[in-house]
Amino acid sequence: MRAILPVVTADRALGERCCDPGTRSQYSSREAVRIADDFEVLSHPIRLQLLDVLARNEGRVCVCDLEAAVPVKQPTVSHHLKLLRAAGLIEREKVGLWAYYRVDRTALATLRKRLTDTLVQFA
Amino acid sequence: MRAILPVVTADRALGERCCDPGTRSQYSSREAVRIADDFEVLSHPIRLQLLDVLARNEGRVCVCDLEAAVPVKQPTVSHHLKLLRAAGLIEREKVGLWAYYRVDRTALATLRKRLTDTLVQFA
DNA sequence: GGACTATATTGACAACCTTCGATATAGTTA
DNA sequence: TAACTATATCGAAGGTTGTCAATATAGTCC
Repeated sequence: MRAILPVVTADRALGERCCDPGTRSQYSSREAVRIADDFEVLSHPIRLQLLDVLARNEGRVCVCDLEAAVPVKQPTVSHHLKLLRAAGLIEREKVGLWAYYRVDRTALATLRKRLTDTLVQFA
Repeated sequence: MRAILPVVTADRALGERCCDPGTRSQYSSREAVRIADDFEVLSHPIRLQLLDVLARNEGRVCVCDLEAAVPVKQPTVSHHLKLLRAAGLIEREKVGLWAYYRVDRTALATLRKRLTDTLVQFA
C-alpha cells in the first residue's frame, strides 16, 4: 500500500517560486520599529514594578521610595525612570533635593489604546 | 527677600527616612518577569511584521513567503518564528518540505487580555 | 541512487542592555 | 563657610539578543 501518487504537496511543486507578492506586511519597517518601541519600554520587570508603585500612589513618590520597592540599586532605578520618562509615561517634579515621580495616566491610556489596537488586528 | 523658613521641603526633613513600607509593588519579582516576557515577545519589529503577515493570511503561509515579507535572511526568519512559537502565538504545520505557519488567534486574544488588564491598572 | 529543494540549527560576531561603584550635581542645614 | 543628603550621570563589566554564512536535516524528483 505505498503511495505512488504525489503526497499532499501543498498545491505547489518543488522549486516553483512560491512567494505571493501579496503577502507583505501592512507595516513598514519604520512603523514596525515604532510599535516595537511601545512594547519594549514595558518589557522589563523593574519598569513594570516602578509603574505599578507609581500608579497606586497618586503623586508624591520619591526615588528613595521607589528604590525600596524594587531589587536594584539607586543608579539602576534612576536609569529605568529615565527610560520611562523618555517614553512619556511618567513625569517628574523636583522639590528641593527630592524628585517626585507620578504616572501620566493620559499617556498610559493612549499607549494602551495603541497596543490594544495592534493586537486586535492580529487576533 | 531671602527665604529663611524651610522652603517647600515636601513635608519631610533632610535625612529623615522617607520610604513608606506601604509603597511596595503588588507584583512579586516573579510575576513582573512573567508580564515582562509577554511584552518582550512583541517588542521586535520583525516579529510584529511576521505576526501581521500571518494574521492577514489565514493558514498556508510558508517560510519563503515570510522571508520575502521582511528585511532579514532566512535563518533570522526561522529564529523569530521559533520565538513566536515558543511563546505559543503561532503554530506550524509541516507538509513535505514546506512549513506552513498560522497565528493562534485564541492565544493572541488571551495575551491581549492579559496585557490590557495590566495597562488598565496603571492608567 | 543522485541532484536538488525548503527549512532548521550551529557558531561566531557585533550591537545592545542591565547593572553597579564611583563620582558629579545641586540643594540643605548649621 | 563646611558637612551632609538625594538624585543623576559616567564608565566599565557581564549578559543577552540579533544577525548571517555555513551546514545539517529531511523531503522531492527523475
